[in-house]
Amino acid sequence: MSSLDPATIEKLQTWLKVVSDPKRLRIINLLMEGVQCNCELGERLQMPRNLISHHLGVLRQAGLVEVERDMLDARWVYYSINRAALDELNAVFDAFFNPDRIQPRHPACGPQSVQEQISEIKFIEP
Amino acid sequence: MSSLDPATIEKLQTWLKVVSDPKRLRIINLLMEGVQCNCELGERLQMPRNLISHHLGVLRQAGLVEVERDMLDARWVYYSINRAALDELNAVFDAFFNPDRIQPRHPACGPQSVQEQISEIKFIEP
DNA sequence: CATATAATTCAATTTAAATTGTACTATATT
DNA sequence: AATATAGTACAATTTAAATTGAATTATATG
Repeated sequence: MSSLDPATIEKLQTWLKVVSDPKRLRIINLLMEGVQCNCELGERLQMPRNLISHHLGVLRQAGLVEVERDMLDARWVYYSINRAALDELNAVFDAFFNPDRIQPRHPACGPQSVQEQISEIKFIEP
Repeated sequence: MSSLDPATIEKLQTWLKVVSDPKRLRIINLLMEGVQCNCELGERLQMPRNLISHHLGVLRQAGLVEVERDMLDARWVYYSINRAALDELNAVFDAFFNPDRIQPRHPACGPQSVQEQISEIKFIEP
């Protein structure tokens, strides 16, 4: 299909904004590798826990990551990728950036849109 | 594959930053529909030509859109999606957010990582 | 109960980018 | 040659978000 639902575009826009931050992209990259505890994220990314917590909050609010507390010691928190959200992100992204959506040119303004008429006139005029 | 090339991640990060801006996403959306003349973009998006020009410049610098001048009147400029860049964007995005990359959990810190030993000790202790 | 730890929250600051307004360039038209 | 037009470039402003530092919560441990 050529046209896209405005709601879909808005959803994509929200997710892209969340995901486009360099630090968050690196966090996601680590979570994809299965790393989950907050402390290891901070160590591997060389970031204060503050900041990790902030970015994880943004990712969580967007529904991209899930949270789980340690059963033995509730002080520890583990993060993981939300598989369903990931699937939806992929679906929306693919739908929007699908190359098949590209339509042939049809400029609605400028001389090109009336090129034929101009050519005809040129033959008639001196 | 589970791991990703750092250069690939950086490339994705750059593109995501370019594409995550709401206005630019809407511009891309129109360009996908084949609209190309600058003036129509400005009209349909209710944006000053200034700003359209700025965002198109960002998109162009990222290689995502191409520029073409009118043959009959060189004042007019037409923009279009760069198909090759679009394909690459899709490839990089799909590689990064591929759900198959998600690994099973293996927290490297916290009590969970030593849960078995704790259980053993519990049986020994009074 | 007092202390330590993992994480979060809040306020203040810094940083980056979008937006706006104006001036400029290039081309075309009369 | 003078004027109009499409688009761009630049400087100033505004806006949004990341970052930082300090304070707070909740749980665990001695």
